Amino acid sequence: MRSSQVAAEAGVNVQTLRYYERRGLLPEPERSGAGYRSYPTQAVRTVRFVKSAQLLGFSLEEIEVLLDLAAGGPENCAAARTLAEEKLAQLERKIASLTAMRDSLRQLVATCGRSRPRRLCPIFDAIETGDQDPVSVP
Amino acid sequence: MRSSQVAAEAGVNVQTLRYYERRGLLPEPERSGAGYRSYPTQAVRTVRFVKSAQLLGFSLEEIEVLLDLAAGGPENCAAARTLAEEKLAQLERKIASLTAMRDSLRQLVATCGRSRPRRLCPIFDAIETGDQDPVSVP
DNA sequence: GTAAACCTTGTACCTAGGTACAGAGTCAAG
DNA sequence: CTTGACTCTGTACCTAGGTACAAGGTTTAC
Repeated sequence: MRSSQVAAEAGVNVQTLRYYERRGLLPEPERSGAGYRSYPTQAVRTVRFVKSAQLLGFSLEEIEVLLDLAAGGPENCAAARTLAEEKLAQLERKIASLTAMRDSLRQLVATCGRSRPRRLCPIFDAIETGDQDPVSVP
Repeated sequence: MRSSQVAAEAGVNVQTLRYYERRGLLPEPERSGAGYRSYPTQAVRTVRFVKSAQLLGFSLEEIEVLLDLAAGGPENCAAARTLAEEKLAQLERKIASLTAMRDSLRQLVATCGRSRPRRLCPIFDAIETGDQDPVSVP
């Protein structure tokens, strides 16, 4: 596949592919005789995954790790397991926070017939993210 | 509370408070005689909430909406309900994607004793985020 | 009563993650 | 055999979300 095709199917623009390549998120693709990039179809999935993971609050640096894990992680099993477990814990924390936020919005939906000060939406109680990762917020 | 105290307790720096104030995320606080900002203790929770929500992939614009919902949302019940339900759906999608990612990492942990190409981590199947919100990725 | 440690404003700068442009080569269709 | 639609590289620019000055006023501690 050529770059514009991958870009179109993944919903990004061509420069983004080059950018991801530079960043190491996308492996350097084969080249045609004239030097044109020729991507495997998997590239589309990879790019889509990157975009989705961003929406979930992962930075490109973190996504690189996830992509690595997708390929089985480090050769060494213990290392792979440790890394996976770390990311797993991060995911659990995110899921817990989002779930708490969801429950709080459900309460709002259930009580929105009341006057505003009497509605319930304890969304501040959802802040137990405690995502104490090396990476801090943008 | 004075700005440096709020900033310290919320783990951000003072300029960030001013920035949030300009953006409308933080209500303009009272001022002392000399013009010093004097924050209610709630401000700390608000800032912490903003930071956590960012880690979960929400933009400041979206967080403004969430903060509004926390206060009960629009006066009109139907409007409050609609907005809450929209955000609720967005949360459900995020939770579903994260859950799928989590399950896939669990598989990796379970199979990481195998040689790398035989390990399982179908994390690409977790990309059903489809967060088709007005806001696209940064 | 003066130095240190705060606060104010305005404005300039920084990083992450792109996005656009210029100048040049390639290739399929007519 | 040229026109239009691609591709390449390098470099410059843009937006979101901060972060850091500078120049000045205030408060507290000694």
